[in-house]
Amino acid sequence: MTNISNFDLRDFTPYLLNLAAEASSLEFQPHYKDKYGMLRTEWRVLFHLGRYGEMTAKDICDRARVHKTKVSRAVSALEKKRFLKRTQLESDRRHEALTLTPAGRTAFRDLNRAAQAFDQELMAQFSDEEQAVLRRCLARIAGL
Amino acid sequence: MTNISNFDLRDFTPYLLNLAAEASSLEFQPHYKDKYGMLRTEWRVLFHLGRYGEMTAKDICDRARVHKTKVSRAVSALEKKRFLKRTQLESDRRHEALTLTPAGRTAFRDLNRAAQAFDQELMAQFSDEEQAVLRRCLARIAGL
DNA sequence: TCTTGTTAGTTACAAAAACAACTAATATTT
DNA sequence: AAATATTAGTTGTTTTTGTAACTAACAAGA
Repeated sequence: MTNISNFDLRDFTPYLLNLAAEASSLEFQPHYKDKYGMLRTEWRVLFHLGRYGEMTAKDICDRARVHKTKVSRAVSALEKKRFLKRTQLESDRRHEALTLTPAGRTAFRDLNRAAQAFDQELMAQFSDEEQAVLRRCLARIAGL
Repeated sequence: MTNISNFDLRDFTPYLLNLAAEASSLEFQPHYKDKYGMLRTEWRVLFHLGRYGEMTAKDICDRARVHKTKVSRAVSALEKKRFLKRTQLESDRRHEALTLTPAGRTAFRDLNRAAQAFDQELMAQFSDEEQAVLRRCLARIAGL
């Protein structure tokens, strides 16, 4: 009558994914939070501008899969920290082009390096094949 | 001078993990949210009580890796919905034993079934070996 | 016994996220 | 051209989370 099956939360992939995501995010967080006072969305926005150069907020929303209100607030925060500047576009004054300042580029280079190193160390515990499988499965589940 | 490397956010495992976790969680969410008005933590607490029987809040914190304040609020919410009841323990009055009500057990059975089905369908797109690798990697990253 | 320390759980307040309503600029339709 | 619809982005309000301080019960040492 107790109806206890053998299915455990640890067998539930979304749960496992959340644990792994939280654990790894928390471990990397100090790099952008403690050192630059950034939130995760700010770091993602900074990353996109550093990686791809000038973009609009909308471009970032689409590429980074972040909601526009979060991007809007992240852009304001990064602007206040003088990591980026906005320029209204002549062609369509609804858009504004976002570009990193020298300080923003420096922060990007630093964080980009840290992220690559972090990822390498995280993945070092797995074989090349395991890494490939992991990435492929995650991308698939994420709908990429 | 533009210093653009080839490292993409999609190559950054924590980012990928977050996307996958968000996507899969969002897809399952309607089961507990729309149908029972539960939050994710509530569903996790309910799951533990349904799966393992009587437990204290502390037990759930440890097993589910959820902070005690979140568990505390989830327990209150589940109590208000009449899905569980508390009983102060004679042996140590700091503890309270949590048990599901009949309604709680019914909800658990339903959600447990849904979760298993959801997981099966999610994993069906991968081979047995891929599934094994994925689970192993995630568990490792999550520190389980 | 009387501190002092530890543990379980709650509560209050601050930070962040989610959601909806809004403005301003441009496109489209009539 | 006037009305309507879209689009980019912001702002305001409500939920939810995170953090820290708190209470109550028990434990242990002086």
